[in-house]
Amino acid sequence: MQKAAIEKNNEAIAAQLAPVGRETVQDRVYSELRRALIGGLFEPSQVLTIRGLADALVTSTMPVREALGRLITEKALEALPNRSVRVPPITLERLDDLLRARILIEGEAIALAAARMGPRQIATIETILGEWDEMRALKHKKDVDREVTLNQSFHFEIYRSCGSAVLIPMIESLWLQSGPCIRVAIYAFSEAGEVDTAQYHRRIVTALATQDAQSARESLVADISRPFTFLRSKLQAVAAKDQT
Amino acid sequence: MQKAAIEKNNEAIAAQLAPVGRETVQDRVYSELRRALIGGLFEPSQVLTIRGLADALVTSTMPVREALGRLITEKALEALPNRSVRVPPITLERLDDLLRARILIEGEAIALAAARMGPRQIATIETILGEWDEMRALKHKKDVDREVTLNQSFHFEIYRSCGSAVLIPMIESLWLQSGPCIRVAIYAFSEAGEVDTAQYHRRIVTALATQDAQSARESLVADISRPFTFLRSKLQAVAAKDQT
DNA sequence: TCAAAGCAAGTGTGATCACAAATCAATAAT
DNA sequence: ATTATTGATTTGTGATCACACTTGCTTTGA
Repeated sequence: MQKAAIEKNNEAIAAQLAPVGRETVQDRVYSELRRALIGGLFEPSQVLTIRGLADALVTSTMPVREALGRLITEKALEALPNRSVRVPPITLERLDDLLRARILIEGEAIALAAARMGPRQIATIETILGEWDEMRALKHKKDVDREVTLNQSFHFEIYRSCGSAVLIPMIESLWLQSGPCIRVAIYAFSEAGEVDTAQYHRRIVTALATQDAQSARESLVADISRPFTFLRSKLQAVAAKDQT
Repeated sequence: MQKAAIEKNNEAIAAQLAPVGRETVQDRVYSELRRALIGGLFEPSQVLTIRGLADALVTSTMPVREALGRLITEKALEALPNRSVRVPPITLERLDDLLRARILIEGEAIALAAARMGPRQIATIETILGEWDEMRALKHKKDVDREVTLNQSFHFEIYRSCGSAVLIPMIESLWLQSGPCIRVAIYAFSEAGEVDTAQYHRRIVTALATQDAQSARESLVADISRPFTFLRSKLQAVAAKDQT
């Protein structure tokens, strides 16, 4: 009887430590790679090796190969005929393709969210906006990582309110695919006298606060289009120079 | 020297057998499971075991677990907290969610395709339509599998013409997710005096042939909405009966 | 000097094993 | 008769090994 009590107690403790289903190593590796991809820590065309990543993440090859396989099916990575895997290179077509898909799907998501966001959710994204302002206030060091993270939080806090369990994973896949490109654009922004992202986000917030789905969609499109069009012109310039 | 010649010959033979990158077992298992899922061979809420599938497909557990992982990230399968995996159950919300996403994305894809399909592509889908008619002509046996396959070929031949490498994988993911539901609907159709699917497809073809994107989109929406609304009413009836 | 053959290191893939957690069955206790 | 406990089977996960293929470099031959 006492043994049972102890076990029961252990169960309770375990439940607190891991509320639902202990996190597996594979999942840890997977989200680690996801973060790296969305954050643009890998550059386009970079090839990844299973054993290399396994060493870097201090595990065996097993969880890594499974995580890579999952990322490949999401098109976040690309399987070459050599059976090696790399992060997809940037091309003009792919850039336009990605932007069009993001406008379509994220636009729909925010339109849905506009009708469903309560004061609670509005407050949350305003908080994120506030953190952004703080960061900009002490701009002595350009914390690109934090910038990316806050931007991601802002957008996904909105998308979470759209109430669609189907659209959200698709948006995540799109971010995974455009992550490496975006990072390049952000660096380019820094050099080319960047426009304040916060003002775009503010327009989105006011649109959402007034439940104006149409305006929210347009503001969002303007926001996510910026780095794409920027990168696009840059790529075209490079292409033109190559041709001479 | 002769050894080299023999090797060269072997290479030539191998090249004919596998033009580019030998197909791996994992890929075979993956596409096998995909076909089964889209075809609705698994029923909603059914749980799948790695060793069970490995036995059924006559391989080790290795390729199966990798394929399952990939299908889980596509939301074609669901990972339970028990760490077991099942095909997602049907709910009213999920049904509406899936249909909305399919209308959004497949609608966009066909609108894009309308401007890009040449006589060659039109001829291809008309051929598929012809095969459908043949099948219906000798309707002595209801070949649901063939019906599903032809329907899939028809739609994806169109989507392939949209020219978007981003949208197509998303559509595949959506078909993967709605596959199990659709099969249920098709069976229900068979019992409830089915409407001819071919007439919906014919409207789509004429719209595409005249490059009428708007009409093509509307016809497509009508086509893919049918099984969903049918299943929806059926589910509601069941829910109402459960409540009494 | 240069090209081709050969070798060696590295890589992905599949199979197998070890282990922990979960599931189920049967037994025991109330 | 019903519930709780124990034990056995099954299952997912991670590690390791074996093998085939690729890649890059060295060495050999012209």
